Amino acid sequence: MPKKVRRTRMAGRVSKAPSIYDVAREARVSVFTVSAVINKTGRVSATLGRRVEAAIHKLNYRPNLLARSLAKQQTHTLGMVVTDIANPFFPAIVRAAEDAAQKAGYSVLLCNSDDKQDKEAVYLELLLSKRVDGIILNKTPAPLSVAQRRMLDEAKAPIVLLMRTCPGLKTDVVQTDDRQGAIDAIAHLARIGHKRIAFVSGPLNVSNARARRQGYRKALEAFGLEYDPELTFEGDYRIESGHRAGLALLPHRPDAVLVTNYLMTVGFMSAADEIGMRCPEDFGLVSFDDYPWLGCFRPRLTTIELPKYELGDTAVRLLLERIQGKRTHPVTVTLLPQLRVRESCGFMLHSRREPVAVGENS
Amino acid sequence: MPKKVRRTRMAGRVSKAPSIYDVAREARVSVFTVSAVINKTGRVSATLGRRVEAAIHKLNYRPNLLARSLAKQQTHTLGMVVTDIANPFFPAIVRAAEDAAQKAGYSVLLCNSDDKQDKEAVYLELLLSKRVDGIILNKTPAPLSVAQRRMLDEAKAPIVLLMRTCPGLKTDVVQTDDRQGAIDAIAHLARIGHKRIAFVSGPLNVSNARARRQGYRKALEAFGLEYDPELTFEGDYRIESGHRAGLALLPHRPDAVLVTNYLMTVGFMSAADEIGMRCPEDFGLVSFDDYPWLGCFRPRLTTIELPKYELGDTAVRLLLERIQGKRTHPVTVTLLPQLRVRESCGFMLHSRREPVAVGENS
DNA sequence: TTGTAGGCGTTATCAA
DNA sequence: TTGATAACGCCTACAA
Repeated sequence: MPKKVRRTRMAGRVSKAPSIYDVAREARVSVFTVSAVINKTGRVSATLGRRVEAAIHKLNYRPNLLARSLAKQQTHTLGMVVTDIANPFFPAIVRAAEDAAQKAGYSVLLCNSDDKQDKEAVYLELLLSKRVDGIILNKTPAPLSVAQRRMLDEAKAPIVLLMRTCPGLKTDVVQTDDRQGAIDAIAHLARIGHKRIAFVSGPLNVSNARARRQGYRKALEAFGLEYDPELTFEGDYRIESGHRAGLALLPHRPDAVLVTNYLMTVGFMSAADEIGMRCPEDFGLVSFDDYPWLGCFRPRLTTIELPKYELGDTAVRLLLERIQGKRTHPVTVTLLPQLRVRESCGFMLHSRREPVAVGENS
Repeated sequence: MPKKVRRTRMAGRVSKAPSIYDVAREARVSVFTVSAVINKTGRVSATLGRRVEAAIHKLNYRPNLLARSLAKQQTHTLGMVVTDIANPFFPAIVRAAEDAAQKAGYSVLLCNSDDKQDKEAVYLELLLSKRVDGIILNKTPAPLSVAQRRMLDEAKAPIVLLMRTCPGLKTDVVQTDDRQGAIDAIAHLARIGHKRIAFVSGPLNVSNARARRQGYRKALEAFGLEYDPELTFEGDYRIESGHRAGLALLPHRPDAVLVTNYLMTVGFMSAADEIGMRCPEDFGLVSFDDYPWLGCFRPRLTTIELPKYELGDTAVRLLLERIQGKRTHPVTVTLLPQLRVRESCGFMLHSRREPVAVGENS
């Protein structure tokens, strides 16, 4: 005698999406067989296989990945928290991450923390509640609370830190060699004859901002140039702070300046405009970040390019290694930046001195 | 006599995330009570309420949104398919969409179709399998296959088309008034004295590219200017095609040109560089899209700005209206572009004639 | 090879 | 107000 019928669903009413049971009934097989066919797991006879395929096609069946995720305890979804996708630094990284994820059968849930601690906290919690398999985190400078630490520990979701390390978070890290990037920039400026080199840093509670400043100091020293605090400005990686930096630094008449990201460079240049100083005639400038659209506007920026696509790609690679259990020990990947010499540094004006390695010109 | 124990899970072993049953046991109540407390639905006595809260806190319980989604038949997740997040046009839109979604308690699953029909198809299918509650679609020019049409019909997930309409897809649309934008651009160029005005369009199988071309033709006519096919070039919205456009059009010595997106403008300008023609001295230029970083590089572009943030925001608003059943009739929102006069159009050089409305200068 | 039935972690419907 | 208990749709031992 038949057991209690599992579902009472009125066939044909309000047409809900067909389930694996509907397919099984249509093909006159069990759900196991259907599942086996779909996942190509276990041997299924050719006859039943065909019947199942036919039923799937007839009903236009599409597996409910929600249910599958619940059953298998994995969502094939990655969380990605960046400070702001509208900052032109991130789109290429996100694109790369999404590409890599997609290739491996994963999706990306995108979140913007706006560099705010509370938004970041909310998003991390949300991602864990959604049971993402892993998280790529461009961390806010705020340290983790104990509650957060506990949360991340208990959830088994691995984390990869992107561009910013976090004291006390022992996880994988993908970053660029920011210290070296700054050194390359200053070395270039020094070699073409600049002496008084100003510096616009990012917020110094962010690891990469500190690294860039270290490189600046180190390179000054190496070239026997004096460090002058008045030629230094701490910004926050946004346009407006670059503008303030320009207003603050340019009156001191530096020979050149290293601005450590693109948005601040934009602000810096507009400040120069207002003051009536021109680049590279009145001051040389090297910026961080490079973009394909910079080549055809003046002044053409000399930049320290950070390998954005590779950053996103690597982040996903590391995350998947962890998720798939191929590696258990945390690893730090540090990618090399690349000096691209154009005109803003004053190369064309000043350097009749010694040859300098010139990066590929975009 | 107690029925079969529901779970045999060894407490404390391999610590899986606690479930609502664990909380119920800890608080010595039923799962219903826990659920009621969590969702603030149904009256729960203060005593039990406190017990539950305590248990939740003690176990550090976090609801599994996967399971909730499965039970409630809604994921609180939106799919967003754009052609390429690395195209600077999209980040602000995505940012806006994510902001709006987050505010309403929704997350965003981001996909890049790369403007390829097959990737788009795969993503749409994936999103439906993941049971997203709705989809924002920046559609590939390819028409929907019958299978796709059927798929989208059967899934009840509403769709909002972004910037590109699709013949036969009767859904909500958010777009800009591209025809008017082109008209404004040409009108401006004509008023300051340009006669031979060239035009670089996007791919004409894309609706907004056609609209921009219509505006171009219409405005030429309105100003009594001759339409010369030799001054027209069909690009694909990418840098390289803008470059080809420049090489093709500039030798015909147009007075000015309207390039219908930013990336093509970049290519166009570099072609001008190579040819040795300067903007705005040798030709005036108006571009579509504006960016905060354009103000401080030369030449400063005169642009038709498209309200990117509002596009993303509106897309989510329309989608949520549909999801929440507040509206059942498809609606089209057309946002107004805005002319921003700077220098690339040649305004400063040519116009001693009549006053022109000047847009806010970024 | 195929089927049965229990579990994944919620919500929701009934009774009690 | 609470508590059992059946969905939700899938996977997967374990049986047959």
